[in-house]
Amino acid sequence: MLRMSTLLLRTLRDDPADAEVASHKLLVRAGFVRRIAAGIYSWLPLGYRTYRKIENIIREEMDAAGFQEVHFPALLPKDPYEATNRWAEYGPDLFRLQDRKKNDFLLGPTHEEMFTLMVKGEFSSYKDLPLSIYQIQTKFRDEPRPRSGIIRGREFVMKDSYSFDVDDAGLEVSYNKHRQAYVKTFDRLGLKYNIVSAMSGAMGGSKSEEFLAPCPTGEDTYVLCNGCGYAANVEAMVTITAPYKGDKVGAIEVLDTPNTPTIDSLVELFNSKYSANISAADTLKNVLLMADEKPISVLVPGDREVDLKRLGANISGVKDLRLFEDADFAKFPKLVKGYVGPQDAKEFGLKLYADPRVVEGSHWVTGANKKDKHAKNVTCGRDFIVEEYVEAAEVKAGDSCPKCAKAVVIDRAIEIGHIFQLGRKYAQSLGLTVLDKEGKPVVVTMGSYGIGVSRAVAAIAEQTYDELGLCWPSEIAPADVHIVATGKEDHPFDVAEQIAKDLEAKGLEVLLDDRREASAGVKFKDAELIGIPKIIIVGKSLADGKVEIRDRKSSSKQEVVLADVVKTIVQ
RNA sequence: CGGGGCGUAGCGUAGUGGCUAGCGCGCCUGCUUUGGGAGCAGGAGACCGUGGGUUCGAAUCCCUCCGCCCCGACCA
Repeated sequence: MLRMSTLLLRTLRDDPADAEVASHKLLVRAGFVRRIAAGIYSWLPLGYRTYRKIENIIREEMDAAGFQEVHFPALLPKDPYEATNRWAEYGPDLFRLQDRKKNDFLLGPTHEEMFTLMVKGEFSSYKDLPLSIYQIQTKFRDEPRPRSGIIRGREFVMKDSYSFDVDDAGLEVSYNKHRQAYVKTFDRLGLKYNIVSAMSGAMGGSKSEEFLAPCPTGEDTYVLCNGCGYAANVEAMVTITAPYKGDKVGAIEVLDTPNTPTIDSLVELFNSKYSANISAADTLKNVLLMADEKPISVLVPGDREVDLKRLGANISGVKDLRLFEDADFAKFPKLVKGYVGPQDAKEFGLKLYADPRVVEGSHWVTGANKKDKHAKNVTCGRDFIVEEYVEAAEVKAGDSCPKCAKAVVIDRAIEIGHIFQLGRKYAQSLGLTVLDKEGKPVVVTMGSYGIGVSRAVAAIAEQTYDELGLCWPSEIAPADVHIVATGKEDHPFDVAEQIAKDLEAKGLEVLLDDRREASAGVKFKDAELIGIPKIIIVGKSLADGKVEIRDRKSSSKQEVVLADVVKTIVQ
């Protein structure tokens, strides 16, 4: 039994100054966590109970799916991470340290290497597969910017699983098993979530889905179709287009358009000076970028920005992508800033990419590659040739769903799980093979599956809190029942004590507020802040042989005679 | 790494060159109170982030470093 009189707990009346999001404020105020350094938190007794319940639910569901739990060190030698080149690739995000002999070590940011090597060390036959193993482990990432309390920390707990299969069909099966297990897990955790396709498949065809818990303070943006349920990370959102059906237009006309370096100024001048009736969507924006230090141009309709994240995720064969700077314009004097058009891309040595909306036959108002001049009737396929189509334009609410063409909405969410088909990358570089039926070695194919355990605490808090405080779903609350004894006589305290014992005998966990000095008001506030789903108040109505039972979430109250308390709670 | 903000008691904060650094919450003692963050009285608790400088005098002005928060870049 937890007793408020002895619990290591001090609730705070004021929000901590360094907290911004609700889960952070409330978890600190309710005495669940304390900050130790940026992105590094301690768990106090109440918080740790909730944390462990989440961990246990995840563990139960993994075990139920037939996955085996293992445990690796958090402190790891450099070697395996050199073999996969991540010692170098991970960069400053990796916490590195040395032992007394000056050997390099790291604090594991993720454990693909360890899992792969463990399987390599034990198994060597196709008969041993499929295999799925997991661990619940503290991970370390020296994030450039930890934020939002425990939603994004530098030390955090993750459940990570890996599947090992002989072939792609097997990987598909393992992937789907994990997907199912995740659905069960998040349902039990009481989270609302969407399963969202995370990558379009442009990148090596590896399948990947994210489990996103919608919440306004989330840092991920995704699109959702309320018509058919399609959901995708903005990076993976696919643009649907129709073939151009408009009129054919005449040859390019170059027009004087002084002082129109922006789309807005261009549209305004165009319509007034040339009595046209165009909108930003009729203009073509030529966004110049450096892709691995080679100049490229990305064409998007003038009413949209280029979304660098989308472009980066969808452009193939490019590692480093950045917008043109003045120094770059200096290197390419033929490119007139603000008046670039795709007509002369070849001559300029620009690789021409375009958003799918720039369809064959469509014509545009765009730069004439001369200062203060724009061109109209610039037609795709005639006046310029798109070398490669790429998803580059920002996604807007109201864009068409690629499945059913209805308007999509854009929402924010916390990423609580991520599953994907890793393929053979790690098995290859670490030499994980098994012998097939013919006795030939085949490289194993892997899947990788993560759940943010500590993050889930915050995500659930975010989705369930109200103006009074935290409000936990019953499976993960720090206790099942919070009993508050009020008054100055011994009697209510004795009764509360007895109810607590009776409930415990039924297998329920109880937090008993047995503080004699605290006023009733303080105890009520604390109970609401802490957010245990059932609150029993022993006091006033004891005169009628009754106690009050409150539901934290609905705020509903009922008076129950003592003899019925346990029965009422248990049902 | 770029931009912005902040560091004063466990928490929230006041204090823009001048006495012993102030207040609220929390904490301790006593009395009163006990169904909505109680009242009175008394108390403990601060190297004012660090180091240097200016000055008769620095929490306050200047420089350095460190830490923290927000926006962006970044994020299996």
